Amino acid sequence: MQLERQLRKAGFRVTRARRVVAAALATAGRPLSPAEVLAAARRGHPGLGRATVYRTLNLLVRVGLVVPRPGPGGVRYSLASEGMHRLVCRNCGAERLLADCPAGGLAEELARRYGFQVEGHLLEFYGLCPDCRRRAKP
Amino acid sequence: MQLERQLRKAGFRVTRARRVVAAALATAGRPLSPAEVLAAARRGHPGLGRATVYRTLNLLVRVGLVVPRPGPGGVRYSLASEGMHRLVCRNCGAERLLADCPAGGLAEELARRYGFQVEGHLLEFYGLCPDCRRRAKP
DNA sequence: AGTTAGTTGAGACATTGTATCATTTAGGGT
DNA sequence: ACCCTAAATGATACAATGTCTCAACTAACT
Ligand SMILES: [Zn+2]
Ligand SMILES: [Zn+2]
Ligand SMILES: [Zn+2]
Ligand SMILES: [Zn+2]
Repeated sequence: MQLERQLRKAGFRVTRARRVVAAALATAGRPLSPAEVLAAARRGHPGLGRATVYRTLNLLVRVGLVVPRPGPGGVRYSLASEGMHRLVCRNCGAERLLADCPAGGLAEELARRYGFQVEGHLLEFYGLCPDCRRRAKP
Repeated sequence: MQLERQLRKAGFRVTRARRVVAAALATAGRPLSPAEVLAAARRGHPGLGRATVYRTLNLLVRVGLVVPRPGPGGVRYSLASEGMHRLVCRNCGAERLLADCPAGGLAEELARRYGFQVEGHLLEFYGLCPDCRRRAKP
């Protein structure tokens, strides 16, 4: 499984807390706030502590499995594998996922130029959703 | 000036607090945390309140002048006009700005397809910086 | 199974963000 | 230039979010 490999490769242990947090993000299918992660993860692990959720989210980010995203109402976390291309309304926060991506081929180019090992990317377009656009007319 | 136009267009007033917050972000040239914004902005407005900084940052985001970005140690804000293309190290948070962009031409396409009015975009590549890459080898 | 260092959970604590409200101020009308 | 009014501010109290410490627990190796 993805989680196990990523953790082991970086020298961390595979624990119940980490499994249940990753699972929460995976089944949610949308970005979650730390509080939401805690709530969801506790269904599979009632005694889970708040501090552990924060520690775990930070760890999963460092390991490359999870990505933090800002938004109205704080940072949210999602698996690095889903929803990395989207339209987001700067006014109301509405989001819309995109299918295709124009940035795919740049990884090698960037590795060569900067010595960076590129593993993924985030492409967000900011603007106004149809609703906010209409409302902003007058 | 950019700030004035954006605020007026959306029906908000142009105040000293808003000017000084925007100026802080502009002169910093890098993403700032709310606390840093407060400190910087107080140089030009000693009595500035903490609550006002939060209110103002949220407003400037809604108006499209400022973009929030997550990172190790919380959300940071920067002008929407600078540094929207970067490499960021998932492990240590190091960043590196990019010059060119493969996503420029998609705005009209997206407007047509989704009714979204695209005003800007953020393209971030995640991975390991040269240092973390080396350290992760063994 | 035994050993041990990484990890956890509880709770105190610190920081960050929000709500309330009296006071001030931007901006349009006169 | 002066009023007027609604918007905005700053102080303060409060709530939420995030961090630290430490004794107890457990994953992983032998
Ligand atoms: Zn919207
Ligand atoms: Zn892509
Ligand atoms: Zn790094
Ligand atoms: Zn671009």
